[in-house]
Amino acid sequence: MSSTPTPQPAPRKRRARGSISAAEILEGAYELASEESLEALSMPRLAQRLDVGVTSIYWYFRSKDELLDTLAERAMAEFDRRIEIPDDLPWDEYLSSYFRHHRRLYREHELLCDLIVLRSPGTPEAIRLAAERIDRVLQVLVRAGFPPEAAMNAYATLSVFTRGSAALARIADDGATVPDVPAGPFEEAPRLRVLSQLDRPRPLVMTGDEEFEFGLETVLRGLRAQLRELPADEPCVRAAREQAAAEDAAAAR
Amino acid sequence: MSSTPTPQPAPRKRRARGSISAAEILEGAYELASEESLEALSMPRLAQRLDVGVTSIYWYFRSKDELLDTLAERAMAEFDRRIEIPDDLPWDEYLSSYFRHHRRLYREHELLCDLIVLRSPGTPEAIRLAAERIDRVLQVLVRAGFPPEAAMNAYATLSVFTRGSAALARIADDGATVPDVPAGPFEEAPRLRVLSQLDRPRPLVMTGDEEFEFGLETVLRGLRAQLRELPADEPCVRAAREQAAAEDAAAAR
DNA sequence: ACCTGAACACCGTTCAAGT
DNA sequence: ACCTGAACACCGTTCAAGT
Repeated sequence: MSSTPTPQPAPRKRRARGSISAAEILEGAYELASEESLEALSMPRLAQRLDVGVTSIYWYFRSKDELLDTLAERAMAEFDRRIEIPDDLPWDEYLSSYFRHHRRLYREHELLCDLIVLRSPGTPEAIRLAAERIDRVLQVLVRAGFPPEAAMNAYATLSVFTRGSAALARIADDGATVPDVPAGPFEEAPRLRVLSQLDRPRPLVMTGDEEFEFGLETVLRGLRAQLRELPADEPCVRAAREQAAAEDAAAAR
Repeated sequence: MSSTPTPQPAPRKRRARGSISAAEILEGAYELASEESLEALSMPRLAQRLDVGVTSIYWYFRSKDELLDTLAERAMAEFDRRIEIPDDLPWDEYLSSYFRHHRRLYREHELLCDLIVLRSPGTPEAIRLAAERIDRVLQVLVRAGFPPEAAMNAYATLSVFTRGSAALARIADDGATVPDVPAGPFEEAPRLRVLSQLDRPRPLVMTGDEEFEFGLETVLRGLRAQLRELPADEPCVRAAREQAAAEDAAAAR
């Protein structure tokens, strides 16, 4: 009966010296987070999964935050890999395709959203990746005639809208039930004159597909108007028009 | 020397029966959070501040989440109190004034932002407040000629943009330093053709004032275009035009 | 009916070892 | 150089009392 002196949770055996690596930890962390959630990723649970002492992780990453930063960098690279927009679209179709893709990715891969949108970009490498991706889009806009500042503002508008939509959606479904704006006529709140006329109740977060499409189209409409109104002696505008003329000439030949 | 048998952290005296109230707890929580931050608000620290046993709080609120929901309701009411937009502005100026106010409030009162934007609305009362506020704006849009669905989508676009901007800004300054997109010509990344031409480096979060103003104006531009294009036999459009004609006639008299 | 401390199961992180 | 458990200071929450 009393032959086994250690009925404790099994005192794990010591691992060999080179038996863990930063890459392995990262891999395990990413898997754990994508199987469950980023919230469920804790140092003890990660250690358990890797069959390693908790403190061993701290030899490779100074803190959990550093680990998450590196994880976010990974996510950023995967994100980049998945976003491939044909380069020859007109600027407005290019933009809507680009940001629609963003949104789809964020909705389908909650982990990517949590790492990229819900955390500020940490490592220099992640920043570099983001900057290069953004610049590629800006080049399309500049080629279409937008001055650099306007192109940057246009990108910012759609980026904040898209990331905002994704972030608010994530925050909302942490709180399980999305409350609806009450629709239809009812007595308790007779003041909802317009909301009660809607064809269907709208979740208060307002991050649905219809809202996103409407917003995207509205911003593009506004950008088209702005592009038309640019003075013709803007260097970018001139360059873009000369470019277009040259292409027309080439096509005519 | 050994006369005091309890050098412990002072075993607080038992409080009288009616000596705490839900309101008092809420007040203390709000103060603690606004003096430090929502993150700093923990049940033990709150109890300490109120000079109450930690567990006593649980008699009034089933959980911390429930307490935060009630706190958010409070924040919502204060938010409403502070937003007062003159009702007689043209619809587009009304909208820009309304959402500019929102943004200002969120930036100045980080606690309000954390409670309202970074948490989904919890209590029915908070939802009611939000719905009534939204409906008032929708009425302005409908009066201007937007059909209810379009008015709702217009609101959603600007709301997501504004809340998104505030939320992303909050998330970013949790991570202390906002990294800049490198600007100016430099060798390591010769591919940043447009970003390097900007007059100044832009933080990657893109939640600055200039970006917000640009986005707001762009959306309004898009909405104006959409309003112009509405078919003249839309009931809302007809109603709005008849209304305008009546006002003109009244003014002419 | 209201207030309480002790205790539980979790965190992230540090320290002082072991090999 | 790498891996480790014990320990610390925090959480939110529950339980079994006290008055």
